[in-house]
Amino acid sequence: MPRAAAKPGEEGTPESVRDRLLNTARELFYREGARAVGVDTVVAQSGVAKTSLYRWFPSKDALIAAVLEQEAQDRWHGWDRTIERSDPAPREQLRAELAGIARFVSSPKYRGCPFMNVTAEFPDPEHPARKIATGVTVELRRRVRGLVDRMEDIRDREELTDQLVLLIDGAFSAAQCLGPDGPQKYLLSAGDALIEAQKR
Amino acid sequence: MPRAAAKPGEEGTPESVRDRLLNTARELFYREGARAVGVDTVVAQSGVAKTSLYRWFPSKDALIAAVLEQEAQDRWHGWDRTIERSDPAPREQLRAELAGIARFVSSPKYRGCPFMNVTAEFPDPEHPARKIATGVTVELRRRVRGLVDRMEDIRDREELTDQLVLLIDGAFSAAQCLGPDGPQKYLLSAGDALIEAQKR
DNA sequence: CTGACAACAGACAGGTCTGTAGCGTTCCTC
DNA sequence: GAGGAACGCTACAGACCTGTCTGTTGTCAG
Repeated sequence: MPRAAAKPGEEGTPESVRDRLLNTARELFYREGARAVGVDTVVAQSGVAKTSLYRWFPSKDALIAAVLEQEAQDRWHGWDRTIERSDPAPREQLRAELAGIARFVSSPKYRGCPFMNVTAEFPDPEHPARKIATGVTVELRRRVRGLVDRMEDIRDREELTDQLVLLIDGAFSAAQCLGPDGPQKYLLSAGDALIEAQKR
Repeated sequence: MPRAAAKPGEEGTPESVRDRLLNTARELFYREGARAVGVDTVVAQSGVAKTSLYRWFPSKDALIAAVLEQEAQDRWHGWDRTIERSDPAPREQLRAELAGIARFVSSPKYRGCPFMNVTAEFPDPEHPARKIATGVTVELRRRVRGLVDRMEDIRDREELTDQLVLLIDGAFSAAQCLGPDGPQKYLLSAGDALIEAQKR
């Protein structure tokens, strides 16, 4: 009989096996789709026993959610770094984010936004991974709004926010089909035009 | 042994069973995802024998592709109708399309763009359904470009086209997560702003 | 040394999925 | 009324998928 699993949340527990699973799953789920990849494949690619997977994650769905959680952390970490490195003016920070997103989705390995992909793969809004994906979408809107709020002389801040969100989500999704030469080339210029149009 | 299937392309063949399969599959695939729905479910919901499914479609993948093909026809049919009903000026036609898309994605039954969903579900670009989805994306860009080409005094037509495509794809994808109150509310105003900014 | 724990390997139970086969029925056409 | 096409029903093969169980090995604390 397998011993009781160590609580994965605890401090000081070795993380190597769990991390290997998480990283392998992340790569596989992203490249081939979470639904298309079986746990056996994750286990084999990780070089880990299946019992270990189920010690660290109660189910495959939980593993998918954990992967997405990691993905979310990375996205916001990247966002924050972009903010830190850029000019403190909110408009410049927004421009830096747009430029970063355009570069990100133009990578040849880009296979779509992980959160949108999960949303397409799991229609049930109660799926744990879906909740994380929705959270990221809401948080993106909130962060754009935060930048817009700090700009001066904007006529309608809600409108500008949503217009920019349209552009950003468009870049994330269009790049998957149209590749590195997709419309994301003009993400930054479009953002500039929208901001300019909202100046009073 | 089942008899040789009647060629589905031929004129005059009865279409009721095939259509029932196609319509049921379309609804199910859209609502729950093509990958999540098994052929048994399609067959049961259609009130049709499984043998009939495989008489009309050589495989499930072919059924998915046929569903998407139908979806594509409907999309372009709607596009054309919008054009016909609107003012002949290209800018007004474009505005009518944007308004139509915003309304379309705000429906409570909206579950994302079928083509984007399939793209997320089937990473393999060689999948027959994927090819249709990619075709629709390319065709959308082509049609927007066609309208932009007919407008006057546009500085950079390629740039404006791609900027508008970003907005449109953003509306299609953002509405899935954010619902009827999503940023698509401002799709039309954003389009206007981008066009205005490209006027020389 | 011993007990607790993490990890390994591999088998397997139980379900689902795609696609095929067999056989009988209906319906249309000649 | 005879033949053939389309259809329905049921069963099934074979693959795959999730999750569990058995049993073994290595490690470290007390």
